[in-house]
Amino acid sequence: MYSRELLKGILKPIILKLLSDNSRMYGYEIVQKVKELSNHKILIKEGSLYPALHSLTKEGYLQTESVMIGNRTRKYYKLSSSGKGQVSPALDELLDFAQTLKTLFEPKPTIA
Amino acid sequence: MYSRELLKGILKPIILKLLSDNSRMYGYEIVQKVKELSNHKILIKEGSLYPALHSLTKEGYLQTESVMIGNRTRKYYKLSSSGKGQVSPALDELLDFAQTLKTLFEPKPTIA
DNA sequence: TTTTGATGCATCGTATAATGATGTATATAT
DNA sequence: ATATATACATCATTATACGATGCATCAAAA
Repeated sequence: MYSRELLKGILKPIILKLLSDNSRMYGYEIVQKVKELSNHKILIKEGSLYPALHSLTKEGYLQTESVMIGNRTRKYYKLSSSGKGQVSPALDELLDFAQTLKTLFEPKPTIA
Repeated sequence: MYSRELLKGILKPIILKLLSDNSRMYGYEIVQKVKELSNHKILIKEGSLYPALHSLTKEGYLQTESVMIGNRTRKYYKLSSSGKGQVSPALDELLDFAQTLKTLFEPKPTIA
């Protein structure tokens, strides 16, 4: 797990990225997927995820559909058409940010 | 400039990194250096920097020395011995985080 | 058969840290 | 004169991830 504050600002982009690679996903699935993709280094908490999903939905980027699985409700999320437009800039920014971090924190080569 | 929240959690590590590569730096110099190293993408604000420097000093990671430059005071910061111990883990975490971000946001190869 | 753990959604108060606004002051270039 | 760069500082505001909590179903283990 990374220090708490590092994760600020990456949750919504992560959601958008996952939903751009998968036609639809539900909350619990997103948590598991991020855990898997990050080698258990990013563990999204429910208290973070659901507010973020609701917020993205309210902003119009996501659409939902509820499906009954047995006796349980499962709520799927997918990108709306406006959400699809948002994805690319958000992902570009994150990739750029990652590269900047790498550059900044690159070990300074010691002059042999 | 990156979206505001992205920068959370990277300021103190940036300071530690700069002070591990440079024996001593002052506040204004740090702002300029980060701007330069990040291609003007990370613009540290004074309202962020000085509290961070004070906090690191209070925590014992930094030591200060004030120098008069003409009629102006310049306050230099450098790593304390305990600060030097903090540097490596902090930088490792950031590099690892950057790599995780890259992996997560890597464009999914489209099957040709 | 009961109970634990995984699945699954949700809300809300708390904590944290970067920022904007503001203040003070010197030096330099226009 | 005036704007811009240099240089430090404080503090209220803001954004967002998290912890705690709650409810409910289902499978597997004890």
